[in-house]
Parts: sequence; structure tokens; C-alpha cells
Amino acid sequence: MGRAPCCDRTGLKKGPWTQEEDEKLIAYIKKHGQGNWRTLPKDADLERCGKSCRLRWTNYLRPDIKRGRFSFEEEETIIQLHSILGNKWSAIAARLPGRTDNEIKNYWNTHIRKRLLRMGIDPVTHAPRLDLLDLSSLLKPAAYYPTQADLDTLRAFEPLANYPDLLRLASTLLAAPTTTSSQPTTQQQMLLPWLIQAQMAQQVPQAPPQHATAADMFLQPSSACQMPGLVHANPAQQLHQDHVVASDYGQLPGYDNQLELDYVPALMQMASDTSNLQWSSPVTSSNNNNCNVGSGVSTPSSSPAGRVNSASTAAFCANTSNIDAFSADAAGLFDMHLSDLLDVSDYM
DNA sequence: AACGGAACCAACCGCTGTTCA
DNA sequence: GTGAACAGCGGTTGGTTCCGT
Repeated sequence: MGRAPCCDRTGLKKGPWTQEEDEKLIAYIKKHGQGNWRTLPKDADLERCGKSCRLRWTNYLRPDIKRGRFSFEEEETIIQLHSILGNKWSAIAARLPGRTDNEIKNYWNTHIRKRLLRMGIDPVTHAPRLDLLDLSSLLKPAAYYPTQADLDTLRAFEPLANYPDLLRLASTLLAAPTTTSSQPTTQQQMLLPWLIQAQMAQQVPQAPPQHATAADMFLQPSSACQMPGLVHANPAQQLHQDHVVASDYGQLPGYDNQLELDYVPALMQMASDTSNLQWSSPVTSSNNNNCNVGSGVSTPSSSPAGRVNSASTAAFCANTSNIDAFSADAAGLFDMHLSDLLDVSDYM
């Protein structure tokens, strides 16, 4: 024995809602509240299925729904949450007041997803794609013959393959529209090789050859990424791969941080240039929603003066303290609260 | 002006976990 | 305890609008 059928499925109207139907639904809910969707259509004199009424209300008629274009802030939040939650649109929507899961899903599929793909970022994994190498050719006209300086730069970026959130941040910034030109900024051009390199580093097999670096893979003549005219760099300059655990965030293991983190100011400069990104430490931030950055993210005493915004000290302060659904492996991630960090008034 | 393809988005479909008679 | 309906979710569709030719 079960419940009574929710509605008589014959003779029910489908398709777009009319203004009259909307008014009936709004008037009914205003008077009686959201109650039983099964009986609502009949009580409200609507020839619709209760499910259709619920959908119309939750996705369109609800008074607290925010219409209009997504802000840059909202977009960044979606990307960040999606990188953690995946296609859990309702969970993402719960963190974006006024936005519905349907709206976010549509926006993702029609805007963000395509933009990430264009930027060579996998919208599922949020990692740069190997075919980014093709994209690099767009930034450097004709064939790309990296100089020794380019290769050294690639090597310097290598440790960041171990920092997924920085990777995502850079991906986000690369994907961000430039307000003045369709051409990539200098910082974007600087970040792109890093993303390429970082992606390749992530592709390194579980047991890579000792001292083999992503940059070396980049250089392998037999590699699918082979480019004409490449030569191996001096092996003495090779950086060994190291393993990073969350508790090591405060110090890049095995590296001269000062050398390898030179891209970070560039990354932040880029963020600042495009959206007045401001960085704050978890200690000094006045943000009420300030998260508990937790263990591992602290200011190392070894951090050189004037480099307070290095990867180890920048507070990727996230509006994630209330996100109860975060998986355990997300707990160790840098927290990033772009909604508090980004002034996007000039984004539109 | 007409056409076709791309982009957009509201609404529907179908599945799953929960609720309740 | 059972099983049918509910509620909610993610995926997909199809109508409309936009834009380039």
C-alpha cells in the first residue's frame, strides 16, 4: 500500500508557462506557502503536474532568485566549488545565494565549460590539458623554439605541480577575460608554460626515472610533445621530483623557495591587474567569513622580507568554512575566498 | 532581407533516495 | 515490512534569440 498518485497525468499542460499560470502559482504560494506539491496544482487551479509547479517556482518564480548575468566573483566561486564538488549543482547552488542549481548548471555548460576548454583546461578535472601545447603555439607565433631561458623558467615552475590550488588559481586567471585586449597579458604568457609544465609533471608515472623532470619529458625527442630544434638542457640543472604532503605547504621541500616561487608574484600581479585581487593573511584578514586556514599554511620564518605573498604565506582564504560537504581530501587544500579577494567592479 | 548555424536557457526526462500509507 | 509516490537531482531537449554571411 502506497501513497495516492501525485496527480492525474492526463490532460496536464506542458511547455512554457504563461504569465497567468505564473500569477496563479505565485498567488497560491504567497497565501499558503510551499506545501504539498501534489495537491497544489488542483488547489491553485493549474493544469500542471506538481513537479512542474515545483520546478517553475524553485527555478524561476521564487522571490529570492537573483536574475541576470553571473558576476566574476560568482563565476570564480562556481569554478572553485566545481573543482571540489563536481557536478553537484545543488550543493554549489547552496553556496551561491539567489542562484538555482539549474541556472548554475546552464551557465557552466554554456559559458564556463567552454571557456575552460578554450583555455586548455579540462572542465572535469580542472587540470590543464596536454593539448595545451597546441595553445602555446597560439601565444608564440609560428613554431615555438624555446630558449634556454624558457627552459629554465619551466624548471623553476616545476614544484608547483604539487600545488593543485595554485594550479587552479592560475588556470582561473588564465581563463579570466582581459578587459583591455583579447591578447594574453604578459603574466598570462608567463603562466601558460607553467601550466603546461605542471600538467606534464602530473602525467609523470608513479615511478619516474630518477631526476627526470617534466621539463625533461618536454624535451624528450620521442615525446608526443616533441618540438623541432629542442635539445636537452644541462642535466645538472635538473630538479628532482619531490613529494609534498599537506603539512609541507609552509615550505617547498627540497627547493630554494626564493628561486622557484618567483612566478607567484607574477601570478598575483596578474590577478591584481585584472581584478584588483588583494591578498591577506588569515591572521590579519578582517573577513567575517574568514576560514580556518588550518595547519600547514603559516608564514615561515625563512620567507624573505618583501615576499610575504609567496605561496606559503598567501592566505587562500576561502568561504569554505561552512562547506560541510567537503571531502576529507579537500581539507588539506589551500582555502581560497575569491569572493572576498576580488573586486570585480570593472569586470562587466 | 533571408538564411543557417551557434548560443542560450527554460523546461522536461529519468533516475535515486526518502517518505509514508 | 512493503511498495508506490514524493522530492530532489543531474542530464538532456527543444524553442527562441543572436550573429555572421
